Amino acid sequence: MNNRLPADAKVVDRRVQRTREALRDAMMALMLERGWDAIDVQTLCEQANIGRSTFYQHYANKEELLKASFTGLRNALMARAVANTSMPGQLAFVPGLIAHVYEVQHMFRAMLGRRSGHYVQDRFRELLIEMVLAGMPPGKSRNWQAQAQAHYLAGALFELLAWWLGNNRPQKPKEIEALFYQWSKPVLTPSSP
Amino acid sequence: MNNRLPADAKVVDRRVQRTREALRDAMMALMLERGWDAIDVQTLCEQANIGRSTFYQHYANKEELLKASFTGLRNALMARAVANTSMPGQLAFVPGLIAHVYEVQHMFRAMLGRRSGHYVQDRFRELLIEMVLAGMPPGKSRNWQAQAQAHYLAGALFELLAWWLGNNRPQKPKEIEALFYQWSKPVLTPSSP
DNA sequence: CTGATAATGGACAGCGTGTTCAATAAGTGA
DNA sequence: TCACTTATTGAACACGCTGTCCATTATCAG
Repeated sequence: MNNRLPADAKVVDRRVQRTREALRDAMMALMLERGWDAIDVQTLCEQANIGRSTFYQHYANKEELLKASFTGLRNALMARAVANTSMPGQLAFVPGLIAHVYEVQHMFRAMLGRRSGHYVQDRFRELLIEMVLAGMPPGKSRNWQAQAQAHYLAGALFELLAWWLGNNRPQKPKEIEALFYQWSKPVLTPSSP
Repeated sequence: MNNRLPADAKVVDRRVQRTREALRDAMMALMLERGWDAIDVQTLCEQANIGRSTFYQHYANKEELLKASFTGLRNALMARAVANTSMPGQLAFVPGLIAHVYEVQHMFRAMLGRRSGHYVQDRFRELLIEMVLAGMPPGKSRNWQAQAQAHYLAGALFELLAWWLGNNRPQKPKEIEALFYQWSKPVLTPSSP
């Protein structure tokens, strides 16, 4: 129904743009207000001031709506990562990620918090694993140890971030970054101790 | 409806015992077969060969049923932990946990796998955080760094275990344990590098 | 202006939930 | 064994959310 071929620079109908934008905004607002789980399509449409049947003309369910929004996050993180020159023993995306999380912490609090839906958390976790793997030395990422390390690091980072946002922690982004690098030293340094 | 005062050593009706046992077994079986999310009370009762209204006489919902079963896991892990003398720079519960996970891996695969429900995963994660905190030096566990460390470690351990069980990894429990301790050295050693 | 396309709201069937109730079955204690 | 107490049962019910369909109306693009 919606072909987005790069060559096909078809202009999207303004009504479609408005509808989708309204839905995204509504999702964000409701996510902050009550968390992902408590959102249903009904109230989503009320908040967006849009007919319920219209919703289903664009997305099969609320998960699809979220998936579309997640692409934006992904791109933002990638952009920050390439702008940063990765030092040895560090991951290029981490500073940008932590800073970004800090900047829009109200958003991430809703995403990572206890009340949030796990669909959201899983997608974020997957994103972390993927980025950790991408940040590793190219040859290394094949073997199973690298896979294990990626999961270890992603899990640790996720939980650390979730804790950080949990109860209005006073720590600055740089502090969290330093902690993460310090604790993850054995995994991130190429040679064994 | 169900007072379990320690002093009140009331004998439980056999029918109640049978019903609850059947429900637990059914839950386990369905969890292995299709994962937590896909379980609904209807099929749960069919599997247990029990009337649906009977279910609600014992548990308010399927989460409550799971909660009851989780107490067993907790006790098993605690028992293994106290039996182990914790070395400095290690956590008493980790060897027992990993061994236990390995022994009943079919169960944990259902609990930690992608198809599993997040309610289950969250409870397990909470359990890990709790045990890590309990395994720390008593005075230390107050400050915020200890809290952060507990979350870091629990997240890392959870994801490592989930990865391990993910695709029939050939690693032995001792290998995983060694990896975890090696990678977590900066967090677990009392003094800074 | 005009043809094309999106939005709308109401109706619909489907499915799972949690409750209630009277009838039945099974445990318990003597 | 008997009487009494308690659990189980299945059916029925209201509820809420889902995803689909359709005819009507509003809005767009050229």
